[in-house]
Parts: sequence; structure tokens; C-alpha cells
Amino acid sequence: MTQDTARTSPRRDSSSITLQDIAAHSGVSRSTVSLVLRESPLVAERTRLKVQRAIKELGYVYNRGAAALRGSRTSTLGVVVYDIANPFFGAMVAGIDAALNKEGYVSFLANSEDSPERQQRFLERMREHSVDGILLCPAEGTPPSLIDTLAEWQLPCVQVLRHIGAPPFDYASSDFVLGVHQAVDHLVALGHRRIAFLGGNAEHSATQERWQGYTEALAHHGLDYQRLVRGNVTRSAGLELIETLMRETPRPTAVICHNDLVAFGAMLGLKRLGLTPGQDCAVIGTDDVEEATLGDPALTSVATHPYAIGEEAARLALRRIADPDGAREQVVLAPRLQVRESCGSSSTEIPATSPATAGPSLSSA
Amino acid sequence: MTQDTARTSPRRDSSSITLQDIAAHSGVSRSTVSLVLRESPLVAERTRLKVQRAIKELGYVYNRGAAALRGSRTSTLGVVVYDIANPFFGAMVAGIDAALNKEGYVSFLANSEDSPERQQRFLERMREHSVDGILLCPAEGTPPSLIDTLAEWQLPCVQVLRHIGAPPFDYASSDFVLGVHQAVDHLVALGHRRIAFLGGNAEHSATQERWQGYTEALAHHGLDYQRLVRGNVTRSAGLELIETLMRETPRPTAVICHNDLVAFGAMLGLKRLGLTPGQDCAVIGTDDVEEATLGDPALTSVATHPYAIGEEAARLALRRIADPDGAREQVVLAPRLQVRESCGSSSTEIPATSPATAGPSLSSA
DNA sequence: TTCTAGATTTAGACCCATCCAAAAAGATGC
DNA sequence: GCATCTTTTTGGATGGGTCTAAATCTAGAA
Repeated sequence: MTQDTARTSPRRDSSSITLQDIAAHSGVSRSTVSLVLRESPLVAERTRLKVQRAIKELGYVYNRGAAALRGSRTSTLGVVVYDIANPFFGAMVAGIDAALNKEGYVSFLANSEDSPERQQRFLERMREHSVDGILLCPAEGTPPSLIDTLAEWQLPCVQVLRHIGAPPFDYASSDFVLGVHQAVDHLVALGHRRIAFLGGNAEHSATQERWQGYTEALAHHGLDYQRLVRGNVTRSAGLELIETLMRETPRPTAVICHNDLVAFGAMLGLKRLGLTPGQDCAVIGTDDVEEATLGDPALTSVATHPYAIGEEAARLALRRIADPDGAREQVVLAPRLQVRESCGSSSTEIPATSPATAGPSLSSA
Repeated sequence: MTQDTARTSPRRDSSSITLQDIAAHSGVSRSTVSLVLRESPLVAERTRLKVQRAIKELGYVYNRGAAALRGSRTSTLGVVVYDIANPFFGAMVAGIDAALNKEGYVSFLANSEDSPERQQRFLERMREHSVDGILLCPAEGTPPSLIDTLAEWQLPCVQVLRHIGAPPFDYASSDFVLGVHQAVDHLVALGHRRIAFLGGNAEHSATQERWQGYTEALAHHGLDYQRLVRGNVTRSAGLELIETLMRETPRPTAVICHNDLVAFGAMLGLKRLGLTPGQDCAVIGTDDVEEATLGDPALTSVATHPYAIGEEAARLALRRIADPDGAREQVVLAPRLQVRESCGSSSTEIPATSPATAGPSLSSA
């Protein structure tokens, strides 16, 4: 059974078995073999089995490159993030990978390092590789026209976390406005009146949304004190910013941070100032990364579900690839405040209307 | 200049301009255009300029799929990691991306979640996509024969962090044995005599190497106390394991942890037991992830340079692709002990013989 | 038995670049 | 001006699938 290959596929090494070889070996045409490979219902059961046996026996390997050349799809997707070293993106990429894997897709990953130039280069490369679509977390300073360019290229693009250009576009993210609202509500309920916001710099939609949520929520509760401290979104930025902030008069009694990294930095900064996070100043982060649970004190954080965002983004892309002219969709997941020790209350979870895993809140534009 | 396309490339949309169109527009043959694209020195300067102008004018997009079908390389690489959500891998992937990007390569990324089945599926898919090579961090329980299978497939494979099968193979990693030696040396110098090792479970080479380093170093210093606590390599595992450990008599005065996550968990566990990390028990981690710097106390850690490992692995893969039959190489980077507060000494850096960025220590097999 | 709708199968063009051998053009020497 | 080298350019085959339209086969109807 393994020795008869000498006659049917003479002197070819295993990696160059083609449809033609399978066809010859099983006594049908190349076209039929192709249909079998693509699981076409047209093929008669007997033929199918016969061909499948030949495929096994000869150790045939499907050549997706060749298929893509004539067909229209490559089953590949380009994914661009701006900081893969950030654990948030690690989780998100895991979600993307899981969703794509189910559909037989694979993804090219690139790290733009928030450089529009690197991002541009990668996108061009993706175009040359004929990816079926793009998942884009736009780098800081990406020109809004990029979206139009991609449209001209006929390359479906789902924006993730940040968005540029004008709607309608496909977009998957977390509801950052709502997240900050939840944080403010919680702090107000605990009696805080002077709540600051820490971190965020540029003109990302994701930053703007947080700031918008902050301003809105303060207004909603009729609070006068408003202090928005711009800055980077890293640990060390959090450390520096909190020091500046705590020297002011009056001091805030609580800070909400752009992300968990800033929050960790802020907590460390408080300790260095001889203050106790959660007691002298409440701290709330955003993202709910894994280390939030086991911090000291454990960090209260607005969970933004990166894995789920990744899954949704991938699903959205697959949907758009299947129907390029369908209505653009926005999947904005509801975040969820995860209460722990860093804001002084006991470690419980705020009862939420949404189920344990935040369900997607859909809206199409 | 943009309107004359009507004659030279009638009613084609921009994305289907081919070599033929360029050839027609610039009055040369398809072959010549192809040579220009590949920057062949054969082409006369005048011709080259003429063709390049046509390429620009028509908005030609190189079709790598078609090129790969006839040519031999796809300029793609498959990358398999087992936990992309772990910040260590995020940094490593960033390093891979940077090194590949320079050479015009792009990478398919997959997350095996330490499942050999998922890993297998992905590798088969990569084969179908005709990647030029594979970077593999083998999933736990990967059969050693996998390496032979890849060899049969003629798919160059560089193992990363863990290795399976018998040498010689291409491999990029950190010298885990040496890392534990450094940690033990440091603790012994500080006067510790009872040093435990925390975490690690399965039969990975990476775990074995740590354990080997631990045993060797104890023997070298003539220490009797030896306590190797197996367990997962997560924060919560660290938390649990340290609690067990500190209930024993005699207690260790220092623990070295499989990675930083375990170390963070261990420090938290110590605090919960009312003990002070760095005072009642020294803690040393492995990896030196970003949050080590800003922990409380800051964590002493064996820096394993994930970004550099990623770069080296990618370079190794490119080298193997260029010369498939060349001698296999191992790039094992020297780690470096980053001393901070968690082991009681002041926050300084151990003078090392290696330069600031650990240089690769090369050896070929 | 002949005819026809439906089920299967197939030939051959096609996707778009690369490769190779051979032709064409240019340069040089006598 | 002619033969000989170089330097450039090129036609046509090739890689391995998919697509379309047409050919073939089947079973039930007439």
C-alpha cells in the first residue's frame, strides 16, 4: 500500500504531489479531485471515497497559494496592533486567533509600535499577500484617509479599540465612556467628591471617550472638582503623575486611571509618598489585566474583556469578507467594574445587569 | 497623467493591474518588468526607469501569491507560541516581528494554548500556506517525532525556549541553568543557606534546565537544604505554593521562582502570611518582566531578554531558510540577574562580565 | 424503447508571476 | 564591413489550483 507509489507517482518527492497525481491515481479528472477537496456536494459518494483514499495514500498537501491565485480568497487576515508586548493585546490576539482558527483562517501579525510608517509598510505588504481583510488598531497619528485608502484597495478593514475617519465603519471595542461612568458612579457611592482622571495623551478615540465619560459623569453627579491629568499610559507615567497630583491643594480622594498600568504606577507612587492606596486615595484602573487580582492592594478595575474584543473583531472581519457590501457594524462590548481593595470598599463585585460574560451590544451604522 | 490609463489598461479596476499591463504601457516584455521588480542588475538603467514609471502610474501591486507559485519562497514564516497572553511572549513576538520586518518577511502567528493538537493543526495549515519556515515554542506534551516530521516536510524549524527531540537542531533561548546559578550565587553571598525553588511541572527542557541549575548550584556551594516545589507557573500557583512551603520546618529563607508570575504570587502569599518579602524571605523571579521594576517590593529577577530571544530566533530561521543544509545552530543568551529589593539587598545591579545587552553565546552542533 | 430532467464528471481556459534558453541589440576589434 | 563578444530583452513553458460551460451518465416517464 505504501510501495505502489513508484508506479503512480514516479520519482517525485512527497512535497510535489499535485491534483494531477491524485487524479491519475484514482482514475478521475483534476476537476473532480478539486471538488472533493472543497467538499462539494456535487461529487458522488463512491467517487469521493476513492479520491480521499488516493489523497491519503500519496500524502498530498493542498497548495493554498495556487488555490488563492485562481480563486478569490486566501483565508488569511492581517492584524496590526500597536503594542504587542502589552498584556492587553496578548489576550486580544489570543481571542482573534481562537475565532479565526475555527474558520480555518490564519493571521499575519504585525506590531506597529504606534508608528504610522511601520503600519503603512505592513499594510502594503498585506495587500501584496492578498489578505482577505485587515484588523487594525490604528497607530497614533494615523491619517484618517487611511481608511479610504483601504477601501480603494478593496480591503475589508475592521478597526479595533481606536477608530479614525468618519463612520460608518466596522469597529470592535469596549465602551470606554460607560466604563468611566461605572467607575465614577462607584466612587461617588462610596462618598468621594474629588475624583481625578490620570493618563492619556493624544487624539485617540479611545482616550477621548474616556475623557468624555469622565466629564459627563462628573456633571451627572453635580461634582465641581475636575482634574484631568494628561500623560503617558505606562507604569512610570502613573508613578510620576500621581506625585504631581498629590501635591496639589485640594487633593483628590480618588483617581481613575487610563489603564491598569497607570493604576499600578499610581499605587506605587502613593506608597512612596507614604500614603495607602484604597485608604488615603482610591485607585481604579481600566482593563482588568491578570495582575490586578493579585496586586497589593488588589486593584479595582474596569474590565474591558480583551479576549472577547478580539473574538468579536475577528468575527466581524469574517462577516465583512463574506459580504463586502453589507452594512458596517459596530460591536462595542459593555465593560464591567471589578471591585477590589484599591478603592477602599471590600472585595465584591458590583451587581450588573449584564451577564457574567459581557454580551456584545450591537449597533449598525 | 492619470487619465491616459483608459487606453493602456481598459476597464480594469486598479487591483487587477498585472505585469502584462506594465509591459504594454512601457513598451517592454513581461519578463523585463519582472526583472525590474526583482531589482535585477541585468536591466539597463533607461529601461528600468521607464518601467518603474509605468509601475507608479498604473498603481501596480505586486502579487506575492503568484510569485510564490512559480518561485520558491513566500517570505512568510509560521510562529507558534503556547501562551501569547503572557507578557513574556508579547515581548518575544515583538522581537521576532522587528527582525523579520527588516528582511521583508511577515509572520503567521498562532497560539497553541499548550495543546499539541492545536499546534499540529496549525503546522499543517502553515505547510499548506507554504511558509518558508517555522518558529516553534513546542506545546507541552509535543511528541519528539514532530521535529522529524517537519524535517520530512522540508520545513526549516527553529525551536524556541523549549526543545524536543535529539540534537542537532536550531534553537534559540536563554541559558536557564546559568540563570538559576546566578540567583543561587547571589543568595548565598547574602548569607542564605536554605534556598527553595518554586514552580515548574512538566517535562519541558526549560523546566529541567532550571531544576538542573538549582541542584548543581546547591551542590557547588555545599548546601544540604534542597526543596524543589513543583507546580504551575502562574501567579495563583505561586501564592499557593509559598503557603505550603512556609508551613514546613525548617523554612527556607529564600525562594527562586520559575518565572516572575510565580514570584509575584509568592510575594503576595508571604504578605498574606504576615511576612515581608525580602526581609522574612528573599524572593527571586525569572524573566524580568516590566512590572518587576515597580513591584512592592521591586522584584529581583533573572532577566531572560525575551525581545532579544525573538530577534535571534528570527535571524536563525532566516539563516536556515537561506541555507537549509547548513550546520544547525544554538543561540543561548546569557541571562542577567537584576537585583532589586525583594531579596533584601539594596537595589543595585550585579556587575556582570557580559555587556549591557547580553550578547548571544553561539555554539553550533 | 426513446426521451428528458437531474446528477456527475470533465476539458480547457485562466489566475499572475518566474524561469530558461535563445534571440536581439550594441560594442569592440581588425 | 564583418565576425565576435557582451549586454539586454524576450517568448513560451511552467507552477498548481479553480472556474465555466459542456459532456456524460442515470433513472424514471412516455
